[in-house]
Amino acid sequence: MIMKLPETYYTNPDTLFLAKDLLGKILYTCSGGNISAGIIVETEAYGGISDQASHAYGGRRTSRTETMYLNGGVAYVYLCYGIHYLFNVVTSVEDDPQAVLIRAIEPLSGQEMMQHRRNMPVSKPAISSGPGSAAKALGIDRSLNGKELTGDEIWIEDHGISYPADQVVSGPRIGVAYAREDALLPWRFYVRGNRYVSKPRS
DNA sequence: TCAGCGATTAACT
DNA sequence: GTTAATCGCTGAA
Repeated sequence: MIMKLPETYYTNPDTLFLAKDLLGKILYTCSGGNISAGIIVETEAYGGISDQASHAYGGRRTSRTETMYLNGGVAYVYLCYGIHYLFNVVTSVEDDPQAVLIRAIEPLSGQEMMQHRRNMPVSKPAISSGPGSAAKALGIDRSLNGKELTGDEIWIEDHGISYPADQVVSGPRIGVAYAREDALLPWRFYVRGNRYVSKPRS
């Protein structure tokens, strides 16, 4: 069963459930007439104003974080370290700034586009392992920030893929040591054994 | 107005 | 194992 996920899927306030449920879903982008797609194999949840790791912690509201306060079902694209674009799916309802970071995808179609964008062979797992790499492989940039995920530039489909419970692993989030105790929350989800999942260290 | 740093990656030694 | 790349947000002056 193949279908584009509807807006009501994203407005679910249970971001942890969505972060886990998005594993196995297919992320599509269409830029300049070229379609590319990948299976989501790694995510992280960012939950609202009480999450110290979130840009919206404490109710911070700026031109950058404004996107996260929108109603669920839009893309939040943010430039990190001045080099890498990170792609998030905004969840929950308006004024509740929750999001799911897409950390890794498994290339499904448009591999030639990905090779061109990443300048490396699609045979290398590094082509879409890690949030910056996955976004670049799919051609995601800031022009997609705030776009509806129900539109025709970027969207997510359900192809009926689901992983058995013992293949879905949760653990602490990566790269958020500054978040003190919240850095220990097991809000990262990934598919065990998938070669595109980023490794904590390598 | 401006210095400091980040939800990172790849190319070095 | 270490470090450069590089830009917009944050918070203090």
